[in-house]
Amino acid sequence: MKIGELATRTGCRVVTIRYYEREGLLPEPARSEANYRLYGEVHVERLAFIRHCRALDMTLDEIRALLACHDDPEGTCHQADILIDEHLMHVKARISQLQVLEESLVALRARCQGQRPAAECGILDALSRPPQETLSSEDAEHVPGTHPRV
Amino acid sequence: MKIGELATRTGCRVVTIRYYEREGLLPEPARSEANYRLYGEVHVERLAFIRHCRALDMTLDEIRALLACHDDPEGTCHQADILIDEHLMHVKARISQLQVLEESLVALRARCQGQRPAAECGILDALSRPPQETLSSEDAEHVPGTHPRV
DNA sequence: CTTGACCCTATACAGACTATAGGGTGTGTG
DNA sequence: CACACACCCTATAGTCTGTATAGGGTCAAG
Repeated sequence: MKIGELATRTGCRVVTIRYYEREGLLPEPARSEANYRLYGEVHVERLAFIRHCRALDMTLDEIRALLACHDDPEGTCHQADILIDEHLMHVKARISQLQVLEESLVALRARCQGQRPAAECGILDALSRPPQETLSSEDAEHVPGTHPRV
Repeated sequence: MKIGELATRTGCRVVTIRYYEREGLLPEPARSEANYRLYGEVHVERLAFIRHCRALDMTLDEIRALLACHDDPEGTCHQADILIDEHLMHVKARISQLQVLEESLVALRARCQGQRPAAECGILDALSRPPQETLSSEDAEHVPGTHPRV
């Protein structure tokens, strides 16, 4: 099958497939006479594996490591276990961070409801000051990734 | 004060301050004879404002909008309110997504404990298959941002 | 007069793609 | 047969929020 079909079958964009190939996650497929990429079921499975991992928010490096386990069926899966554990810890940590952040935002939002002049706005005021009880982000570590990439 | 002092007083790196200037978030300061940037208290406040917003994970565009409200004390703060509301919704959405993701990972992790050969590993197996009950990420939308930027 | 801490600019890199430019291929219709 | 159109190819640049590097200037202390 050509790249377009692989794309529709896996729900992955054509450009992204080519990107994964460049990154060494997908093996280079055979080519037609017209230099078109020609894929088989192997590629469907491997790409699905990658997309499942991405849906679990693993990095491409993590996926590379899992694929290495997968490609070495004589080894143990201990590495894979550790990787998933660590990833799970990252996810849990992110959730806690975001929950702290949510509280701060709710507190911030409560400081203003409406149509007052900006000079009196509690929100703008609170953001101008050194972090206090209401802002609670004491050491102000940045928590990334709220805004999904389009 | 020079840029290094501004950096230590706000907990922001020197290069980041210059970056904010390039991005138009911080006004261009005066310069010394040796072409060093010279800042005043105004800049400390404005940079603190920016860092508080970043600690709440707002994008630079969102911060630009809040600064515009802040710089127009005759206008109302309605825009600021809306912005915070929308941002809060993003954060809440992210938390829910990550919680779903956490469940999936816990389920995945439960499929293997240990030293079995990779060929029998339930984790690698589950990742290879089409998403099922245990993987639960039915429509497999990607949830970004678990891995903090270093 | 040299050392070291600080400052300057410009450019490239990070991740995980997406977008664009500029071209080739293959099928169906007029 | 000519043309449109969907699909394929490569290469390059952009996204976002910074960080890292190269290559240089300034200034105070020893």
